[in-house]
Amino acid sequence: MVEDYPPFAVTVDIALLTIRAGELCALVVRRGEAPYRGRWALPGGFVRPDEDIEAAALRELREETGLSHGFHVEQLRTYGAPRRDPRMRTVTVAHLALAPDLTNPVAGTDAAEAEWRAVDTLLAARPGLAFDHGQILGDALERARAKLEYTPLGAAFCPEEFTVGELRRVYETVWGTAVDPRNFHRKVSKTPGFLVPTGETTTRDGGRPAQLFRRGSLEVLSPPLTRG
Amino acid sequence: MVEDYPPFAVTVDIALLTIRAGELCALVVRRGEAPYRGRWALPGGFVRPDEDIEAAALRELREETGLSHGFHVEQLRTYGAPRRDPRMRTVTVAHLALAPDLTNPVAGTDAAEAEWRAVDTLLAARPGLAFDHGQILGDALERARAKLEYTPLGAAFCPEEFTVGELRRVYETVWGTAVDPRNFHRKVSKTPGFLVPTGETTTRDGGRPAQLFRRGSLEVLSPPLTRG
DNA sequence: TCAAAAGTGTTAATTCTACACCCATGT
DNA sequence: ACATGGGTGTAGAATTAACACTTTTGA
Repeated sequence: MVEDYPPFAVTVDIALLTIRAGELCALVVRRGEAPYRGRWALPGGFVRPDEDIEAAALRELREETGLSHGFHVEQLRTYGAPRRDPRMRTVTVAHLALAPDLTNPVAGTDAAEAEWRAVDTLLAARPGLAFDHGQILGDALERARAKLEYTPLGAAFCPEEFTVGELRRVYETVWGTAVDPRNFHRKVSKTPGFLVPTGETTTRDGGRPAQLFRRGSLEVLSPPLTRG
Repeated sequence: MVEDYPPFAVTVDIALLTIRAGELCALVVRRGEAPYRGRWALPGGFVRPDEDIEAAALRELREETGLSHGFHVEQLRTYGAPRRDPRMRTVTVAHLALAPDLTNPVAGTDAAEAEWRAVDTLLAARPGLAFDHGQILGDALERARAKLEYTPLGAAFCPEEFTVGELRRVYETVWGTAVDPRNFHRKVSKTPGFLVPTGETTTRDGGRPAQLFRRGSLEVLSPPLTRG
């Protein structure tokens, strides 16, 4: 009875989001084979026989970006409709990953063509992403928007050192709304643990020099920000 | 290459929570076979070859409780550590389910011994639940507590018709804190869509007669309640 | 008449929102 | 000098938290 179970393929797929040129973008790869040949898909792949699921997600990220740290990764949801992959019964554990603008290092070791595309465009395009990846990307976007409201996760989109104004622009991009700079500044700077000051300042955004910060502990904390 | 993938077993496990006698309880089944023979485990089982994952979870619920409706069910998280089941590589899609006090109908069609046990006790017991079910139950508890704060999900623990006082006791039980009856009453009754009045009243809780309500739409809505 | 729970009113504290306003730089 | 974004102050609105008080029943 132990060996008598229906076999499934288990994969991980990753909705890796970043902000480039003021747009929320996702990393997608062009499929080289059927099914969905030529269509964009989220990066992902099989979980190996002795590999933890989270480790598989991190490995895929490393393979696609060439980088092994600096991401925030969390499990999003598992998708397993019987015919979501026409070749075989496949269950995919989708992950949400957030990263700063990685500009160059996108073409990783994987042979497939990989690109950053605006999330809006990907979700609106017909035909859309391969498999159920449009659904996954939509769910990832919803999760990211929600988590920015009650966790310091916006900082995951920022580089090592960043200003409060840069952080605010992240929120404005993800939510698609304007955020009051004065109130935002107060909110984040008085939330303990959200921002770690470096002591340095920069004028790269123009105007008066702004303090530079590093991310505090991402997980856990909760600064009630507001979308409207 | 298509057929050359590592095969996994895929299961669903369900943390079914309810409130009995003022205690938050979970449905557990006694394992009849190795591994973990004699230990408590969450109900669950294999996903069938042509079955959607959510359908598998609903089927398990039906098999364990004998009931096919009246639950709230949502996917919780997927657990797939390589050696979580010593027999084979198994990935389980855990679900959180909430139900009113089902008292009698617990011994479903399944042969296994099934019981309601206090969540506290299950989480504190040594040795604990079989497999990683202690972890799953802990995560389910955390999710349930969090969702009660910003969704009308507390009503999922209540019978068809209930009073505001009964609903409040649900919150107090799940959070383990006292909640001010006056403020709670205002909050839930002025949140549109949370409660649907039946027009009836009852005195079953003693004191002045209380209005009876039905659940409004569970999902979606958000009444900012408070735990402390 | 009393206890017990339902439900309403009120007030002070807190938090949010929308700005006015000053600061420190590059051009 | 001035445009630009950084950052602080503040007043009014909205929300929350705490609790006095009235209502309606069963015992």
